Amino acid sequence: MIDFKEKLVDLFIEKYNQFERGEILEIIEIPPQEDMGDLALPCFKFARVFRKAPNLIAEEICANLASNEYFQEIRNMGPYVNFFVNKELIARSVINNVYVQGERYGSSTLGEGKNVIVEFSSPNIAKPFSIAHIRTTVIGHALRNIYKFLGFNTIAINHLGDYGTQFGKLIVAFKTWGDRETVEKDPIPELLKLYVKFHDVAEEKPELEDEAREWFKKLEEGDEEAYQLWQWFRDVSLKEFNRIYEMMGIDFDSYAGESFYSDKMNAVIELLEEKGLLKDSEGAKIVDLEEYNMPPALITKSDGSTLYITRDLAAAIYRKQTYDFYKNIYVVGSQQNLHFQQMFKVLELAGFDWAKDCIHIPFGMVSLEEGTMSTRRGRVVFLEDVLNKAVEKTREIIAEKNPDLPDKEKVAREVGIGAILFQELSHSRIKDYLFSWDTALSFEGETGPYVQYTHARACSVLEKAGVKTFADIFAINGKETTVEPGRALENVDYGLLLEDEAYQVIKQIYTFPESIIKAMERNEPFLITRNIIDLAQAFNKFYHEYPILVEDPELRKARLLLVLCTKIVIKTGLKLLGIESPEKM
RNA sequence: GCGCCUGUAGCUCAGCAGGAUAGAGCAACGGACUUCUAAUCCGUAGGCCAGAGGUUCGAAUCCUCUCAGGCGCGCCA
Repeated sequence: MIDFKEKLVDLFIEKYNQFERGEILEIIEIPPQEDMGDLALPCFKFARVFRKAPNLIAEEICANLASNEYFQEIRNMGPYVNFFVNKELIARSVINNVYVQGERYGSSTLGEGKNVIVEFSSPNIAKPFSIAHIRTTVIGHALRNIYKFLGFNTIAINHLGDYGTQFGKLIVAFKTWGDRETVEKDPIPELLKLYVKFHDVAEEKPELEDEAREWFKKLEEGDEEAYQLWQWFRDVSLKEFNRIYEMMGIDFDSYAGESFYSDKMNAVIELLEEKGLLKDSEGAKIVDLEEYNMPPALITKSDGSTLYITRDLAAAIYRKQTYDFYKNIYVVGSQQNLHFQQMFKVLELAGFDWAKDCIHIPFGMVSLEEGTMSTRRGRVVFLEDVLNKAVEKTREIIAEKNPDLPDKEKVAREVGIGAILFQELSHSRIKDYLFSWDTALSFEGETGPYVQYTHARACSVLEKAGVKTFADIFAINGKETTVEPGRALENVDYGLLLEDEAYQVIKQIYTFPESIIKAMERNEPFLITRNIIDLAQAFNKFYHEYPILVEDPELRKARLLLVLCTKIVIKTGLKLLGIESPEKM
């Protein structure tokens, strides 16, 4: 695709060769308003060099640059020189690229040969999968898709919370009050009840806590009874989780959770010992990080059992050995900022230069109107309920608006679940947010259903026109049905796509690939969400303003190309976010 | 107490390696369906960018302080 920024630099450097390409490229901006053109060169920075007011410099630069095939106009606007790209050319370039790449438009080979680990979701076994887990799950999944699309080899790891003292607690609770049959029937809620009961009773009888630690120790030492129970808790929980992942269309390459590293812990402790990093402190072993302005990292408890960070260290080392990652990404809430800082620092101190390739991607908390979520207090919103409610609401809307729709149930699921996922991916990660049913179930404006609706609308026009592919459209006013990339597009009149509304659609599609790269660089999927919302808005405006299925075959052809490109890009964008694009809704 | 994060329209948020008149959506109000899906589109209204200082030709954006909220800070994960 034509890079107009580069072309601008070419044009400028040709006259002003005393500047570096990079420094010019860096200052190019996008003007705040449409009537100011597509790119702008601010002249403030030149003031010192030319010893003149920016206004005058702009005037002079403008006079020295002549429009060419890439820029149809170059305008002096105060301290800025503004560039208007050749609309016909950009239309052609964009459409040609979508035509050649199809649903791979925006993809890249940037990451070829590089392994990227994305650790996400990682629920705790025997606890409900609540909306607190939705963020890591959805953001992580989108990131994995994005890296993959850019050519990286991705490894999606669900680092299950399937180990730790909590299982000691659960074993104690189950042995004291539990009943196998009841748990089998409705595993997670029943296990949750046991867990809650444990905490209630333990407030009066703190010796239960000791008992729990005792059982966890037994588990670590391979006690048969403890192991059997643990295995069973894990199996029934995983079965439930997988049902939810399936609803959301998410899968993993590995479910190696904390327990997976239980036999790799000693090696870590030995290693840290060897490097002289370990210190005894009140019976526990720590790595002192005072020098780095951090509290110490607790590696083993005074009873010798391991902790969270120990397992995470073991996991990181194992992953480096197994996958030789280029990046090891942890999609985990911002509450754990300190934990990851400590852990990465310990890796660095242990002499692993790849510690710098470990990246924590934090995100804000989800809370409920009635306060912070607390599984212990039973203050939870189950993710499955949220998804089901969204599907239910979609069913109602379909019954009202489109009762003759085929595949109603499938569409209801795609749209309902899409709405939830989309909402999750429409803000920057770091902000905390309040879960509200109203927002989650709102389907108008900047929402998933809006974007999906736009896609369905585009599909519907294409269907009415009787075209499916680019070749179908090229054939409209000519004989060619099979054509080579690049050539066929010559028989389209791009001058027919110059209206402002059409041009906005083209521009939006032009920026789609950049938005994917940015989303990867910043690990912010919402940048893609933003991009396709803007595309949908631009398209809907165009759609409203201009009829597509017009008599004039050349105009019809050009407009249909715009529709097809929009459809493809929206579909690709949604797919990256993990959302389906129904053709009718 | 110390550390990290957040504060932009009534609400939810963009914009923050400084740049032109601070943008969307929701909610409110008013318009547009015998013509390609009205889950749409158009318009009106809504702002001391938390506050105060500073740096700069220029600050929502950078620095300092203050205020408000969230999170974290040794035997949970």
